[in-house]
Amino acid sequence: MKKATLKTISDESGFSITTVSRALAGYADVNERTRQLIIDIADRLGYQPNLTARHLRSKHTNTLGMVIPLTAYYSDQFFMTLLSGVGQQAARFGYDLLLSAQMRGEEEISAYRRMVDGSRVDGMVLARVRQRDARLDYLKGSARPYVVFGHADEDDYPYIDVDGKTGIRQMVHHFAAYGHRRIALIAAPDDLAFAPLRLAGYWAALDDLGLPRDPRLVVTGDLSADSGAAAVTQLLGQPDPPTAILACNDQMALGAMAAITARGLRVGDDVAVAGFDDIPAAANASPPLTTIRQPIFEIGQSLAQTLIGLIRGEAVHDLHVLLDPELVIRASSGKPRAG
Amino acid sequence: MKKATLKTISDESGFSITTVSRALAGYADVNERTRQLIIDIADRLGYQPNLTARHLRSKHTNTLGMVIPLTAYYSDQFFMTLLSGVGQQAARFGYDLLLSAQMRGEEEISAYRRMVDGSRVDGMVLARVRQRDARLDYLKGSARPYVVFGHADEDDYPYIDVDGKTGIRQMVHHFAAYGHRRIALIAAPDDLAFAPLRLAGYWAALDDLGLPRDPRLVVTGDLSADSGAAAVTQLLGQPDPPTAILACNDQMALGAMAAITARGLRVGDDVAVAGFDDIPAAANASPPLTTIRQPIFEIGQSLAQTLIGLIRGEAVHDLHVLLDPELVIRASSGKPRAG
DNA sequence: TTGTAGGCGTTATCAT
DNA sequence: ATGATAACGCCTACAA
Repeated sequence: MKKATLKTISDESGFSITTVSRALAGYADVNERTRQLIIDIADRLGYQPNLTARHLRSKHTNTLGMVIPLTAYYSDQFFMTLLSGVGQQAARFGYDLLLSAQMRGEEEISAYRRMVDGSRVDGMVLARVRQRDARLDYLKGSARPYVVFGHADEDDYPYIDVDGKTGIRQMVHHFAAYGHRRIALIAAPDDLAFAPLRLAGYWAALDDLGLPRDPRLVVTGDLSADSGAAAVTQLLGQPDPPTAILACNDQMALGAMAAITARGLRVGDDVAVAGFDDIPAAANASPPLTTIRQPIFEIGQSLAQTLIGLIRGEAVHDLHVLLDPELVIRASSGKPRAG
Repeated sequence: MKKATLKTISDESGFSITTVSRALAGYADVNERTRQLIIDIADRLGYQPNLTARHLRSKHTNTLGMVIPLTAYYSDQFFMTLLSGVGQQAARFGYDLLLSAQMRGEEEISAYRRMVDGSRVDGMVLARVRQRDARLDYLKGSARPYVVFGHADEDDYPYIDVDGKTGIRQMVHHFAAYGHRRIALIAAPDDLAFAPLRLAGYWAALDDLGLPRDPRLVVTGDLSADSGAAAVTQLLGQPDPPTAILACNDQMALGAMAAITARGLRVGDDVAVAGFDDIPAAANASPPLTTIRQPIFEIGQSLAQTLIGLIRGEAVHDLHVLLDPELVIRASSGKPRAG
């Protein structure tokens, strides 16, 4: 049995395709008996509209698009959590999610082009925005709505972000309050939009505290756990090593903790550690990881909701949301130190 | 500037839509000068084919579909990890992923219908198959290829699964080898396909060992951490409580560990615990969780690869893959006991 | 080598 | 209340 279309029902019922279409769509100008007849036939045939055809005609797809890094896998709970939030809220509004995993570069942009110019989605979610971001330039030039997780100082596209500068600044103060004076930063790659903001928060805190700006205490990682471990090797290998290490994301912090433990030192005791994000693994780490919380799941929900508002042409306020950071103090940052 | 279509390029170049289409598609029967001209114009206009139209015409979408539980969020690393594997491998073959988060029931089936009968995807991935699974019945009746994570004993659809019966059986033997004789099972909901298999493994192990089948040692949970904790309350509240608890998934095992700790007992010492899955959180738990590993990410990759093979009509062997279970012994199952 | 014509399945416009 | 017709953008016989 072939798939039923409007034509099948039209033939079966004797009514025109037009009438069948309108009966099924619930238009008022259809005789009730006619409608019932048509609905019965449709049910009997298991009719399901061809959504591709509908999308072609109607110009919208009830689908949100997202391109995620080809490397963002179970190692990267950040993206998975975000995805969950976006997908959950999208579903609530009747939207599906079209995902494409791509490596950074040419392929990535063409994935955007396929989704947007290819008319496969009604809007895009862009996460982990970069400085001078080609994806963003593309989206700005397109007519489709989009929302962004992250921002740079002067940006004016629709975004949600956590105030990372303030967050880092507060965490450095937390370390200082515990008696630390040699506080290191494992920074994020320069090209990420949040990298300079978080670095600025670090410098600002040192200034607040009257601590010297020591460039040897700043090591840049690539957000992976391995790079966090490598940073620890470098930091603790130098004379006058730091007693506290603040990583710009939790993955690196967890890697740092592992490296510290491997050196025979105790996290929270010999060296204090903190991260940024509060991914699920942070609370489960041992010792549990002190971190700056980003409500990633909720941000995902918010992004989806805002995006759908934009798609529907509703008046969306709060196009620029900057959330206050929330410090989550756990055991990895230790206890106040003597002296 | 409106979006460029074949017609735009046709008007611009003076050639017919047909010729433009063929030039861009790389057909041989197009004059090279003509092709160059057309390609230049297409580039200049930033032409991107409307994929919706192409899909309508060509009947395939280069997209895999997956419906995930609306509740499967960051709390459920199982689905996120699986999704990662599927998405990563799909991308490698040029496929995207269409996701729909749905609650179980009517909505769930209609999400399948929209994807499959609605011609939005070329094939489906079904995870966590159930007994007498309506989704599976639907897929069997459809003409689309699909692959399944999980199986029941007599099933003959394309699947990949880990041999849970053997896995549970071996883990019970592991507990017994450590000196336990009161070994409890936190079972999975009956309607999941793997539930009776794992339960059978438990009974089989008891028989192997000459231990009595005590129904009070089997409590059924709903796969959530909370239900694992509740099971512990019930198990440890009875006279002659178990000294070892085996949960049918890691989430429940982690919940069980938390409940044991909350009672003032030490996991691995007073009560041994093990789980099933080896989700990322298992290794990070404290103490680290002994478990039966499912290579979820790799299974996701395999599922995608098999599915794409089926879609392309290639001869796919190994349509029924049953992986050997791998016991991952960590600290939560404790040490051999005296006596 | 290029063009004409038809159709994929749907929805919208305009008559009747 | 119903139907004929066109159009969305693309692909592909078939003709020229």
